[in-house]
Amino acid sequence: MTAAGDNQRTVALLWGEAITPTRGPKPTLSAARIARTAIDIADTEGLAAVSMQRVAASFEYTTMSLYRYVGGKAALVELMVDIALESPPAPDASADWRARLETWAQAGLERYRRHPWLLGAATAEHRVMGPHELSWLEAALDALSGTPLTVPEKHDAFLVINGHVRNVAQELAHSGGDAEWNATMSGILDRHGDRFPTLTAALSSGEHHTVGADSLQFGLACILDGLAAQIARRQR
Amino acid sequence: MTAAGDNQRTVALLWGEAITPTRGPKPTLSAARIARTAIDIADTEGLAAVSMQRVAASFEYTTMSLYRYVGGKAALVELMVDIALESPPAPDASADWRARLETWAQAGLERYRRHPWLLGAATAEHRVMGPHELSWLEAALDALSGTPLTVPEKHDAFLVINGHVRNVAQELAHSGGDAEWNATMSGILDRHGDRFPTLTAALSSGEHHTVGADSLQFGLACILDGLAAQIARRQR
DNA sequence: CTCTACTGTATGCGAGGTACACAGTTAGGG
DNA sequence: CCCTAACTGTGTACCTCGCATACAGTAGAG
Repeated sequence: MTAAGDNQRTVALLWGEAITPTRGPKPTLSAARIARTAIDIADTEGLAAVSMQRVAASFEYTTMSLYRYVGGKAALVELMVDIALESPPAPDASADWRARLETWAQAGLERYRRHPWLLGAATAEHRVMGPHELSWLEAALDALSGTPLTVPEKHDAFLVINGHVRNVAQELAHSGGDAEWNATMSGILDRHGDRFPTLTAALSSGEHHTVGADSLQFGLACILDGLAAQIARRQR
Repeated sequence: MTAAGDNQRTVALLWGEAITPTRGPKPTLSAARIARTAIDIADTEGLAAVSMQRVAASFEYTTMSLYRYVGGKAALVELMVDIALESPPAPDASADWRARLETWAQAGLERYRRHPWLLGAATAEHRVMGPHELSWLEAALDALSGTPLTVPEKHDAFLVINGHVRNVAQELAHSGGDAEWNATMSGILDRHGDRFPTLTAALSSGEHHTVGADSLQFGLACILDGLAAQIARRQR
């Protein structure tokens, strides 16, 4: 299968290991430029609007010319992800693990808000991680380096926090303005509410659930409290 | 836009509100049968393998015949999701909230493991929720009904736990057997490990991070500990 | 018996990803 | 100095997919 070769080429691109040829015409484009243009499109029109033809048209180039640089659509998306994740939160050695993880989570949420398509792009398979994506992992592990947690536990902690950030971002991406969805769902609950007593009671309680910045805080506080308990248990 | 009409029709399908015609030939297929076949395909070959033509071919039917039943691909996927979520965890009123949430999370994880494509299908947009999906939410809220948390907090708690389950499922779906990925990533760390000191140290520590059932437990314990702390604070 | 609503089919369009062959361009080797 | 190999961008073509539309066959209602 050609997947191995493709993977090889994608890894080389992501990690800057590609060999630059000397002969022939100078390339006028670059993988990074293509990816950045694709990111612009995805930011404003969504990931679905990113097609080879669309990106090529932004340069007034032919569709096929892109294949000289990025190998395929999958590779392009992986590049987009890694470039969108550049400049991860800088480790601040003076803060304790909790504060560092909080800023980490906040930075992650902001990144997801700036590039909502990241949520859909990272979903697919076990992607090869690029340098920037790895840096985020590195930063999270580094924040926990002073704690007595084991390596797998640190990894698990990263998993939990990252998952929470992703989830809040997903919720934020859809909240607000979706009046039609609200109407549809409340119509459904009007007709079938008897099957969901707790839910109906919750919705009619008047305390509406507005997704906002505090959505991150509540869950994050839970997770970090639990983590602190683990750490305290370990230190005894 | 036709989106409203489509939505209407999808809602009717999901919630069994469709009117069944009396005249004309009896339908030989049904939306549910089509969705179940699509689920079988997605279970074994992934969501990407589910196309109208592929599903229709399973019945030895024409592609277009499916449109008599499901309205479109998006509607089919929504049906698939809701059917895959049928029989949510039964509420056990005798257990306390923590035990109930633990079984809820466990059941969710098993569901995601049986239908890994659920992870990719639920990602897209703010989908209309079907009866089964709503039942999962109902069950989670019901588990928390005895606690002094506010309605938004219960909702947030659901969000955190659900996100964690999804994340663990995602990790599990890709772990193991992916020897090529492992080789690729360790090759990368061999060449660029100096940029990721904490990560390299973690990997060379010998404590390998094997994703398993305990991955759910660690994070879940953190979250539930934090939730318990919130509840205790509220009860004082 | 006929009309009408309904089912399944046949055909075709447009969009998207990509393989392939080709023309134009440039650096290094003889 | 030029020629050849390597490389870039292009044109064409093919496949798959979602879906619109028009059509033929079928069966209940009156």
